[in-house]
Amino acid sequence: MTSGSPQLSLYNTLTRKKEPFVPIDAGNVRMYVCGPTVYDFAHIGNARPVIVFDLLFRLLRHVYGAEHVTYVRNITDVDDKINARAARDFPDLPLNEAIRRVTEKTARQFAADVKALGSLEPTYQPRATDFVLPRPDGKPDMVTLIATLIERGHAYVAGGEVLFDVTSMPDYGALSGRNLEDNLAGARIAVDAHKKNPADFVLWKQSSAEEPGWDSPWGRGRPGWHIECSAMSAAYLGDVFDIHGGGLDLIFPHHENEIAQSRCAHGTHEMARVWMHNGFLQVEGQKMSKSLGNFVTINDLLETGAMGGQAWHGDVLRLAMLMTHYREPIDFSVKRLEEAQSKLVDWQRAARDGQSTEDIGPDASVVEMLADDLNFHRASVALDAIARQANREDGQAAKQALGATLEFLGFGRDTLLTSGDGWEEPPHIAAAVAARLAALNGKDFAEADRIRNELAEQGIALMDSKDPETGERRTKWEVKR
RNA sequence: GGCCACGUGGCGGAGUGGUGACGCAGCGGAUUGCAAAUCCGCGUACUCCGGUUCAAUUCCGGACGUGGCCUCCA
Repeated sequence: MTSGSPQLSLYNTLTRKKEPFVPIDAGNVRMYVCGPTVYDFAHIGNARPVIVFDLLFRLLRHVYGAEHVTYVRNITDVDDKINARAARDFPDLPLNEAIRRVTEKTARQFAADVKALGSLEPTYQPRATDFVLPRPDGKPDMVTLIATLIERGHAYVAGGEVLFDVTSMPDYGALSGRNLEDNLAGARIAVDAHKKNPADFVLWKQSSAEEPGWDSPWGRGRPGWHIECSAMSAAYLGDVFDIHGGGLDLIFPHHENEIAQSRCAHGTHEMARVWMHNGFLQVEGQKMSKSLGNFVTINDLLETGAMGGQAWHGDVLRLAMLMTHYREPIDFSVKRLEEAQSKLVDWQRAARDGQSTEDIGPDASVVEMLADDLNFHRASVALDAIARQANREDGQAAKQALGATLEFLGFGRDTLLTSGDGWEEPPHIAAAVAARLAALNGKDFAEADRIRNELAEQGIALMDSKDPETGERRTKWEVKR
């Protein structure tokens, strides 16, 4: 651990408590997060775990060193929804080709969306289809995992499927706080005749000739939903690792079943030490759904006026998401976006003209707040204090700290003040500003205002100030929001 | 029906057994050629009903409300 770094504490769904985080191996802290099923553009709800766990990834890298953290986020590219989408969108293509088109296009879009949201790439982003059959490199795969479960008496073949036998695991249901009796009592679980227990779930199912499939000891088929994460996490992180994350809705059945498969296959008493789940999101006070017409994709927000009549910078979406603690529900609204945008503009303004930031890490108080179960909101309070300091006359050090901290958090330093990263000031703006300064110094206010208005029409806002030392006039500009 | 979250001022949103964070918006002041930006200052709150306690927004119980899961939806 880097000297002076705070102790992390994280809320663990498994124990329903906030606990000090102690890595299994501080030289390789390992985290797995359930990634997208690539059948359609990711919606804003999908963005939440991406952003939340990216923040955690950054924090872990800061505390343990960037090279000592391994973050895996899978891509689910085998799924019946994908098959349906492929058949719909490419009816004239062979199914496999159509599926490939759908998954590649969607995965590409997801990568672009996630990047725009200021998220780092995970260390590994494995695809489920690469882990169905035994691999040349010997990494764990789904078929081998399933075979092991059968061998060990945790799974059985019935009705052409391979099913996990939940009664073979005494503490099945520990994560979600369910027991088998509760589940049995529920009348809504479909009772398939071939299941020994209604709660048994599919590890492998048969595919028809029209469906995608792989040849296995149990015939041509495809994996169940949960087994892919058991295989891919084991492949990159080992049988037991530190943190497993995802959305609240995945607790049951997905994560419960992952735990069952992994532990029973590996003979371990745990799969991951800490289980973290982000809360859900509503849009303008309502559940997001296609029928309500408030279904918003990340891409819609970034590129169209679907919400609030304007496109929003990815940094704004990121802040709007982080403004609320990750376990609390969020009402995603235009008002929230506006507030996030104005806050980000404030911070970026305050950080402007900070000198070189080499070797300056994030502000310690911000890190400390984040270390308390990712309390971003308290971190933002600390940022506000730094920004206030930066705006004072002797704020140079604070400007540097603020800029470095913004970058640490995944925000740009001036992305909202200019037109984005790597943006260069057009010469005509510099010329206009210089001409206006000349006019001002000659007390020709009419000309100065004319130039200011002209720039305003181009979407450039000016802000005048005076050098506190010399009294010399200065002018800053930024893109009007 | 079972399980699990949440309910704080106009809005966002932390936190705590006892001097009512913080931000946005609003108001007042400073500064400014005028603006903008910035700085300083100010207001309103803890869903309801019981209980524990010297003291509860904070602990316990209940009610009501909202949301989630139990249907391969983050």
